[in-house]
Amino acid sequence: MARPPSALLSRDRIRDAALTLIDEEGLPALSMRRLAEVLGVRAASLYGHYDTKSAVLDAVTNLLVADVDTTGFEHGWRRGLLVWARSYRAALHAHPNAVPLIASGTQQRTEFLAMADAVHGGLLRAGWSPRRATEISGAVKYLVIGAASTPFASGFADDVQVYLDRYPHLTQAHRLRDQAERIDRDSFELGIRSLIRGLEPEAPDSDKDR
Amino acid sequence: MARPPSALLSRDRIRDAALTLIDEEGLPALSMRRLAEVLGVRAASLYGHYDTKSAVLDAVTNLLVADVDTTGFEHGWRRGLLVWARSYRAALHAHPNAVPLIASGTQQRTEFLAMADAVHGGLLRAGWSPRRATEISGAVKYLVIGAASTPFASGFADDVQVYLDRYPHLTQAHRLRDQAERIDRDSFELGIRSLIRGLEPEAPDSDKDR
DNA sequence: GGCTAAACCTAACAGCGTTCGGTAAGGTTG
DNA sequence: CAACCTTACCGAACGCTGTTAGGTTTAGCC
Repeated sequence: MARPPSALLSRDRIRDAALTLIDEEGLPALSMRRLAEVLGVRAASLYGHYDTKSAVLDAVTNLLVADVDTTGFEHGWRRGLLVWARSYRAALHAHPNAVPLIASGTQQRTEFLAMADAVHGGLLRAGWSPRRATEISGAVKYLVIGAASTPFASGFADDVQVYLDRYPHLTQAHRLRDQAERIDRDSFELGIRSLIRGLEPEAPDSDKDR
Repeated sequence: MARPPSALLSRDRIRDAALTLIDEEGLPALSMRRLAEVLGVRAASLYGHYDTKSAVLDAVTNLLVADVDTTGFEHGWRRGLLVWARSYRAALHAHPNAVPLIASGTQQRTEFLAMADAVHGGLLRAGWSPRRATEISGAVKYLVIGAASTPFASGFADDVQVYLDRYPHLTQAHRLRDQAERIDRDSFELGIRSLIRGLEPEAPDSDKDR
């Protein structure tokens, strides 16, 4: 094939196809050849739009965090952190196969910086010191990344027997799977709420919201 | 070469060399051929000791978490969680290049289960309900994994300019690097302490320690 | 109508995980 | 001490990977 009547590829089209492929077949399935295939094209053609595979992955990660909600700080730092953490986790949770991309942190900075600045600014406005603001946003980020990286099914306690011991009423493995989603969310919710509650004693004086 | 006078390889030797290689050259540098090379051997020989590369990585991850300290629960759940979280994070922090192995959770269960059971048991003995115990250990695990996965240098806020804005007194990038380690630890410490403090209001009645 | 540049192509490189079949030495048995 | 079987390593190959160099055809512009 030579130059087609209308372009088959665009940066957005490639990026979207990459995310779909990751969602449907997993991160290891994303090769430049496979990606080209779903786009009806050969691998070499992709390099006209992205320099490297890594650049494609950067675009995907930026897409993922693009619509994380940092507007909650208008209603105080507690609500701000809660809304941010929940929407951040939800964004990652919606694409579990892509989470390692965010966790490994090789992404380009643009969208991440926008998010970081919004959070940091929100904490400063609430009266937290710059240093504390950095630590708080760091700690919350840790919780989100951790929750998205190692859901219930993997990591510790994914062995059915352990759960049979813990939840004697759940005797069927498939029902365990059903519960897994809820346990994951409950663990995260407990974490974020406890963390915010634990910050209370040193909350800025000027802070009267909630 | 044929069969050598004394065996060049053993499961432990391979596993240890793999960890060293990961530490020194990074996770992507670990290929079966490269691993064989540092062991003075050819790649095919490794398959006599491990079925797959993935099995080698499993052995490495189990090694990492083998000496995580879960004995703190003898002094109550607060100290138990704190000691566990700190030593877990320290274990991962000592091998940052290997962290994705733990975070991605494809490891074999043995050592992880031992750790999980110790923590869960500690929380139960302190009077927490089984369900709450699962959520608490989950939340703390999230924090540890997140802290180990995305240290200061990567993820959000690794752009020097942002830090110049935040810390006007730190005008040299290399000093920023020096501070990074401390900021990481402080963020984690704030997170784990706030989380534990936030659990206080619903702590079991029978609980009088600390 | 001719020219340039865009958009896609084929072919190839080195390196990857893994397997097959070979080879020689170690350890055991008679 | 000799025969044997098993162990431990090796060479070569398979199909895959990211990436590059160098074509080829057509779209869009002067």
